[in-house]
Amino acid sequence: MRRSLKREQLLDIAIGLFNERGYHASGIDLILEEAGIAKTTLYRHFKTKEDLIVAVLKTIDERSRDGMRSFVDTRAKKPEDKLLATFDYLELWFKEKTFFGCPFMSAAGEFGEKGSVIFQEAATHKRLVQAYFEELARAANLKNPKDLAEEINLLHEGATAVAHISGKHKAAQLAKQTARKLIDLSLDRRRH
Amino acid sequence: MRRSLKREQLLDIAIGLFNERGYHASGIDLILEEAGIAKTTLYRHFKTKEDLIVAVLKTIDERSRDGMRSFVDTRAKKPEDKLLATFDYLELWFKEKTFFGCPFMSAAGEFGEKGSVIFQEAATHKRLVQAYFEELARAANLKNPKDLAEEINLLHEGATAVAHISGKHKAAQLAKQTARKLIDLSLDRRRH
DNA sequence: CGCTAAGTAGACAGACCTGTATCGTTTGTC
DNA sequence: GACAAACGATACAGGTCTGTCTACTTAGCG
Repeated sequence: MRRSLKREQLLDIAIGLFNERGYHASGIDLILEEAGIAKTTLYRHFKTKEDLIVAVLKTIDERSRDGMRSFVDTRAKKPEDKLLATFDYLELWFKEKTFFGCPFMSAAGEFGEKGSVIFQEAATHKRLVQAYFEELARAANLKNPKDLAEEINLLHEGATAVAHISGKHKAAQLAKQTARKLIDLSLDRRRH
Repeated sequence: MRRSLKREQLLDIAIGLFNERGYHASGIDLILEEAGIAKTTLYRHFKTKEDLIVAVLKTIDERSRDGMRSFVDTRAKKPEDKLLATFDYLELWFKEKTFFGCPFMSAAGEFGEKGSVIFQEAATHKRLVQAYFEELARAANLKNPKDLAEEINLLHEGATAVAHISGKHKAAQLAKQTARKLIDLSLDRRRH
């Protein structure tokens, strides 16, 4: 038997339910029923529900960052264009029927108190995304790559929030246009 | 006996707990214990927990929008400066010990499925804030006030998310500087 | 004083939650 | 074909959740 087939199924279902209904509101029993998997199996793979949530977040982190990277690489060649292409990736995400806002922000909202493992996991993801923007900004040879990366990050987070709560997937293109202005400003400054 | 003293106490405690621990994770019994109020009293004022949550969101909506308006009005006179001053208000919020991200985004994350009353309440708040930015942008006599207002909104949401998950209250000032650039661009365009 | 509305206290129902334990079945691998 | 690991089905413990009910007390007001 292959090592972790059921584990993957479990993660896929859990990802969907957590996103759609939230973490507390998605009970273990519901997840098991949807996945068609026995409770024993779940608790062999994950020690607690918290464990499962952390695994879910790690999975989403890998998938989304890898997904963005490969999308951006095929879509654009110049680093500036890659920075802009990240917003097209956002737009694709917003248009999915399974989009219910950023799962990491939702997790942070539900487990934000104690410095919980879950919150830390979400914070780690955001740090890695920020680092990716910075990497692209540096490759674009702009004057203040870190500042620009933080601005880009602000636009990403803002667009995601707006798309979630207002249902406007245009938020992605609005953010993209705004990012273009900021990148142009960074280019201008570099020439002086 | 004054009409709704206990009701106000209940709302204050509920606001604090919902923000810090989330909506599902804050049980009715806990709220009652913290508030030192009997269960009968709560259920006289609010039909269900959902009702209480909606009342909490309405209260936060009023307080935060009124608070921002008066802060901005005393801090700045010119409409452009008022737009920028909204970010100083954000910074103040981020620095509070009771800041755990945007309560409306958290609510949207936990009750985002069915077009629930709670989600609608959150969406309404965001619409009103957006309208306020638009009002300021129009007063500033810029070329595309609505577009600028949406950009400002993007920066607000982005800064709030970043401040929550990364703990950086500097996100407010970063967003402010970015907003200044965008406002300057709108001014430039108007002169042509 | 006496009426009425609001609040207190606490038991309780019924549902749901996480996690464990038991026992039988399937399935991959040597 | 045999063995071990993984899986299924299900019952169950113990806790927590929302919401109701009953009985008693307080406070404001004409």
